[in-house]
Amino acid sequence: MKDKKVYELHAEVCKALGNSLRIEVIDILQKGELCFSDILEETGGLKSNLSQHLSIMVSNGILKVRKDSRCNYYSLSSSKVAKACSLMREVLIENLKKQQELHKSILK
Amino acid sequence: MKDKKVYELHAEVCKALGNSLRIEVIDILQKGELCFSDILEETGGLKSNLSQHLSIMVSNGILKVRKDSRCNYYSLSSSKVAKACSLMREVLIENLKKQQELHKSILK
DNA sequence: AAATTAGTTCATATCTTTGTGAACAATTAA
DNA sequence: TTAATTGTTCACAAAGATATGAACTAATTT
Repeated sequence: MKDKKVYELHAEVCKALGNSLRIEVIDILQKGELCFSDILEETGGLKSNLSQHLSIMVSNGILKVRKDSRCNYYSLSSSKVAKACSLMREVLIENLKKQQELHKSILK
Repeated sequence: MKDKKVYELHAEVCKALGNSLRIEVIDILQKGELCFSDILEETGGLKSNLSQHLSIMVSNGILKVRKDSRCNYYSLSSSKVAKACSLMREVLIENLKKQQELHKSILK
């Protein structure tokens, strides 16, 4: 019943991981910083949509921006984000495996 | 532009972290499994609300349930969830520190 | 059998998130 | 100066998440 405020802030940061485009961006940026138009080229979709998602990630401290005269370069603010993300991917993989086993045992 | 489906599944699992009550539950369950009514006592709020959130977490493979005749015991499905969660908390802490430094430098 | 306990399910109202396209700004190149 | 380039911002509609309280189910106790 304590620390509700901290839980809210914590959840707020975690929310940044809860969208497929944002997950894709995190994945892409693991190799290093990229400018807006390169990210757009990799993800596809509308530039307005990407811009909004990047701005969410920056304000949540997931990404940082470096503004050049000709380009905005985005990068992960910390390797912790990438680590958390890949842990959650492992959880996903385990879920998928369990589902698969379930299917097998039903069909057997 | 590849693997959109995987990103969607990945984001789906991460969404489970994006709510303060669910974060609180993860935090509480780090010490070990607890039954529904004990979790409710710690978090407060309506049982219907808690029940719905727990069910989301179970279907996302974040939690598992063990059903006893008198109680439903919930626990973390994997320590990876707790790790991911605490990495994200560190990201939050770093954000708060940066904000604090900013405030300091403005007020100076 | 009647009442408790322990929790789930459902319907609903509200709030938030998302994607979309158009308009806008700032810098650079022709 | 005019036209490109590189994004951001805005308004809006559609979809999704959240909290709430009432109704419900299943097992246990009295």
